[in-house]
Amino acid sequence: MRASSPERPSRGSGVPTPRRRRASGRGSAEHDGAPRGIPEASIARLPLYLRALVAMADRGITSVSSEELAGASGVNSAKLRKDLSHLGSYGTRGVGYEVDYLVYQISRELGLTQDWAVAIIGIGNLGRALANYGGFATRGFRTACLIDADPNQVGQRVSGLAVRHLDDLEALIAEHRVAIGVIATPAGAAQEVADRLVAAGVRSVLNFAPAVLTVPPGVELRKVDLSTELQILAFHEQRRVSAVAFEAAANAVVPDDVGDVIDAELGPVAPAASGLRV
Amino acid sequence: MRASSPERPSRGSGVPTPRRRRASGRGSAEHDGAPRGIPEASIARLPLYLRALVAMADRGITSVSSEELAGASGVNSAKLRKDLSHLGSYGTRGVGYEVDYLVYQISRELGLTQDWAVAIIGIGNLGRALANYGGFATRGFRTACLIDADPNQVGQRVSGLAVRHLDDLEALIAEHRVAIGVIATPAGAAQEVADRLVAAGVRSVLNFAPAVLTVPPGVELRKVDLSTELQILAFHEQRRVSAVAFEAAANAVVPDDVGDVIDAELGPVAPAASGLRV
DNA sequence: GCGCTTTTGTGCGCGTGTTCACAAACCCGT
DNA sequence: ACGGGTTTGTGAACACGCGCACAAAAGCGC
Ligand SMILES: NC(=O)c1ccc[n+]([C@@H]2O[C@H](COP(=O)([O-])OP(=O)(O)OC[C@H]3O[C@@H](n4cnc5c(N)ncnc54)[C@H](O)[C@@H]3O)[C@@H](O)[C@H]2O)c1
Ligand SMILES: NC(=O)c1ccc[n+]([C@@H]2O[C@H](COP(=O)([O-])OP(=O)(O)OC[C@H]3O[C@@H](n4cnc5c(N)ncnc54)[C@H](O)[C@@H]3O)[C@@H](O)[C@H]2O)c1
Repeated sequence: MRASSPERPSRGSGVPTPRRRRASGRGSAEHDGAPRGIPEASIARLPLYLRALVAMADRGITSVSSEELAGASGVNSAKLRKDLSHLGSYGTRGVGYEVDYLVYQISRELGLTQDWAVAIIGIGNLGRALANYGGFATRGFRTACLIDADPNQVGQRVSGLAVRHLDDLEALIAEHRVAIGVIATPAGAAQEVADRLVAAGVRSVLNFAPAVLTVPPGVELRKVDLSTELQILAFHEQRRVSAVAFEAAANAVVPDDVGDVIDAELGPVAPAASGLRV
Repeated sequence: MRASSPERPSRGSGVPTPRRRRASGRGSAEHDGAPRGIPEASIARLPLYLRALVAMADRGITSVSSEELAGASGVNSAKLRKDLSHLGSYGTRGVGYEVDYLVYQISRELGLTQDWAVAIIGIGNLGRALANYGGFATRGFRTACLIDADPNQVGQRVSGLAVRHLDDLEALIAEHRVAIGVIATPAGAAQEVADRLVAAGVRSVLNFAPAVLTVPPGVELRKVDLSTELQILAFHEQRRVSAVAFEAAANAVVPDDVGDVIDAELGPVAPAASGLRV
């Protein structure tokens, strides 16, 4: 692959020479001819590495091996090395990686050497928590505006920023050059808000509402779904209980309803509710 | 595989007749701890289907095809069918799926026919939002206790529930039979809280703190990482900009429109900040 | 009963991601 | 200069999940 690469910027002289990745052959009939190449799965882990590296830098650590960094990030070291190799050949064999240098390279790859303006739409429980959260600002994101549809919310100050009305959405997006829209409205309003954001030029959306949104191609949509996370945990919890119950039932004569056996275990608070809610 | 299966419960007479699935009873001698192997990826989508199905049921829809349900869930219909096939053969060829019946089956599989007690640890911005959120209770989860280390927080009522002190964690877990622990403390405290939860018997943990946690095998750990989500979006945003810039550079002859496009497009607020933060 | 239509359930090829394991590269002491 | 010790970068095998495409079932009209 890159074995034939001429040579990498020798780090001795300090300033790194950003190298553009070549559009890996593969005549895939994919969308945009972007300088493709770095796997989505790897990208999703870069923030993890970055966080661990920054923590190390704070502790005064200047050099780190893939094994150490992998441990701190909770991943396999081979995976870590392969992930980093997608950015370039930034390590030193027999030594490891220089922390500062790697922090810079990952930051650059993730686009964190710039500030991105973020708009939060829906300033309720969750939107307010997000607005008050200091962790974003320190990581390259600037909460540029807060938007809500409720006239009672409009004008209130949250974390030093005034809540603006939904009517001004388009103007605010343009004014602040908002790049990322965060949707924290009720599910029913989410699609409409997304549509307006996209129409206003936003091409990155993070959705917290429990709704399936559709956006045109070219717009990046990610979602955070808390209910789903809990439900996945519930599945494993139940499976664990059933496994025990199953074993127990193997001895007894199973009548018709296995369910009764299950809730004998320490699991749920309420005895197997008859009516299903959800 | 099971094509030659002798016969499955024929629900020919139209009526749902909720039928319990075979407890892996058939002659097969596969007896491991886990009764069955339903792929993790499928499980993660079940809540999505469930949500769509419930919405349909509310609208009075009683029957749905895989194509329709897949559309409403934003997934490929073949994938949907394969996912559902892991639960059993609950559809009717040529017709589709009965909404109520499917809601029941998925709920059962996810363990949502029971209530699970949830503890939230760290009642700050985020923990408070979670505690105030009504969406959990309606989906089989009951916020059983709120725990914080700050004496000033202790005793306050949030959403009708008094905040308790961290010292009582073990007692509260036992008392309420907490099955799921939600960590919303600062990152520095997360591992310690997780350790105490696990020691107290909790085997499902949802972590919001930006920290890599380790839990013993057998404990299910999931995380929600908002900063990471934003950083992934930032990556795509940046890639998009570079792609345009790249193209512009290639066609250096016509810089006119392209250059404007870049500027006009929502770029970073600050022109490539010199200092990297993160 | 029979053929026609519809839709499920799934076999199969494919691409993506993960992990192992090892040669190449580098540092350092002698 | 050189050899020994260490760690990277990556080829290759493996595992997994996705989606196409199709035969098998079910319903329906006649
Ligand atoms: N609070 C949580 O912990 C939590 C957890 C999981 C999911 N969610 C989801 O996040 C979203 C927000 O939750 P929340 O608890 O903050 O709800 P909330 O009701 O407290 O806040 C919603 C806010 O959105 C505003 N709003 C309504 N329609 C709007 C529109 N069209 N445009 C702009 N603003 C609008 C409302 O005025 C309100 O201020 C919901 O979809 C919820 O399901 C929240
Ligand atoms: N607020 C957000 O929108 C947001 C977004 C992303 C991530 N997070 C993460 O979620 C976590 C909570 O965020 P927040 O904004 O609510 O912070 P916060 O500072 O408002 O709240 C933290 C709470 O945890 C309590 N606490 C501290 N140590 C504790 C301990 N050992 N045991 C129990 N409670 C303890 C504090 O008293 C405080 O009430 C943080 O790790 C943060 O990084 C928050």
